[in-house]
Amino acid sequence: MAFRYTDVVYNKVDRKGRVSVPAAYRNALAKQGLDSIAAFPALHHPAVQGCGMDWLEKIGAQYDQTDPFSEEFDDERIALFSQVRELAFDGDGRVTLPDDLIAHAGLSDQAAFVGLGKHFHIWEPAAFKEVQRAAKAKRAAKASIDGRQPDRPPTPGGSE
Amino acid sequence: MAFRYTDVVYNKVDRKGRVSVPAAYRNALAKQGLDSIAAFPALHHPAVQGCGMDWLEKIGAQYDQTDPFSEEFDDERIALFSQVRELAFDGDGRVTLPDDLIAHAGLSDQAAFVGLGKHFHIWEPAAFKEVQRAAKAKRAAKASIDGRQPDRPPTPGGSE
DNA sequence: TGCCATCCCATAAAATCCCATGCTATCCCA
DNA sequence: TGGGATAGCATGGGATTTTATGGGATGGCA
Repeated sequence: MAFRYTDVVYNKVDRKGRVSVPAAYRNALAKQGLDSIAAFPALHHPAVQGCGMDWLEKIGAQYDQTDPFSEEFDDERIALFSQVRELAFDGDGRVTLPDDLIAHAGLSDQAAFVGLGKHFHIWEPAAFKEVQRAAKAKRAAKASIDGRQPDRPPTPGGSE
Repeated sequence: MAFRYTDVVYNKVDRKGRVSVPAAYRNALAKQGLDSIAAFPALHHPAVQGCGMDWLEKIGAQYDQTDPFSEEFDDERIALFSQVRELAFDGDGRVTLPDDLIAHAGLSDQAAFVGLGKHFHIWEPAAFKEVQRAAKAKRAAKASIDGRQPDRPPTPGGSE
């Protein structure tokens, strides 16, 4: 499946808690017949994680491939799926963020939509800029250590 | 897969920030059903790096093979994807360069498309000529040391 | 009947489409 | 092989459509 989400887009959170989902994301979702996003707290970051329901289904399927009755995966599954909200677009492509997600991400009046390939994050802009800065630095350092071509992202399977 | 991008082509950046993508590049992309380029700041150069989305997907595939919630790849994912823009061709084969990419490459009214095999760079012409000069000199020097024919490229195999 | 969520409309700004133009490279035919 | 016809390409600028965003109306539910 192709990547759907890249780039960073800053949108306004209005006083009703509404945000426009970037048109590029909406269009990508619409192509698959989806008119909502799935949103839940990001595991390792103060951010909202978002995706299409299809992506969550894939994750669920991965859990099933391992022992579907194991306690360990039950916990993960419960932790994840119990926190997922389906946020439907209004007629103008906006969603209303629930209070607890706003709190988890520390959002006030701006939201940064951060594309991460097949899912995306919603960050408080200042907080995101900081992690992005750190992430870039780390990647640059790593690239120069392992001798990778510096301006070339890490190649996955060696050559094609 | 064959090389898709070679040569250097100088095109105009108009006042709307549009540039014609060289027809040769567009045709190569069209053969794979692509009608856009993926663009992001080159890590170690003041240039825009471009490629087809397919090339990027291979990189993302590496992340997805592991636990989608693993912390290990979060930084790489953020550093890479948050900077990638998908720039779609307009009806005439042009793309509009975002302001921050224009700034990163120091572009004004001309852009040099530099083919690098499976990806390409977009440089400010004068800046490119300078690094090209330096790169040629370096290669010539190296060739004279190890006795290689100066105009024969180093044997491939290490990198793609 | 008051509150909350949803729907709907208005507007400004920005991105996109569309057409016209000149130039260059290619083709074709004598 | 010359030279005009043709098609493809790069470029400019205006017209049109999408977006993002604010605010009011509407309807369900407690």
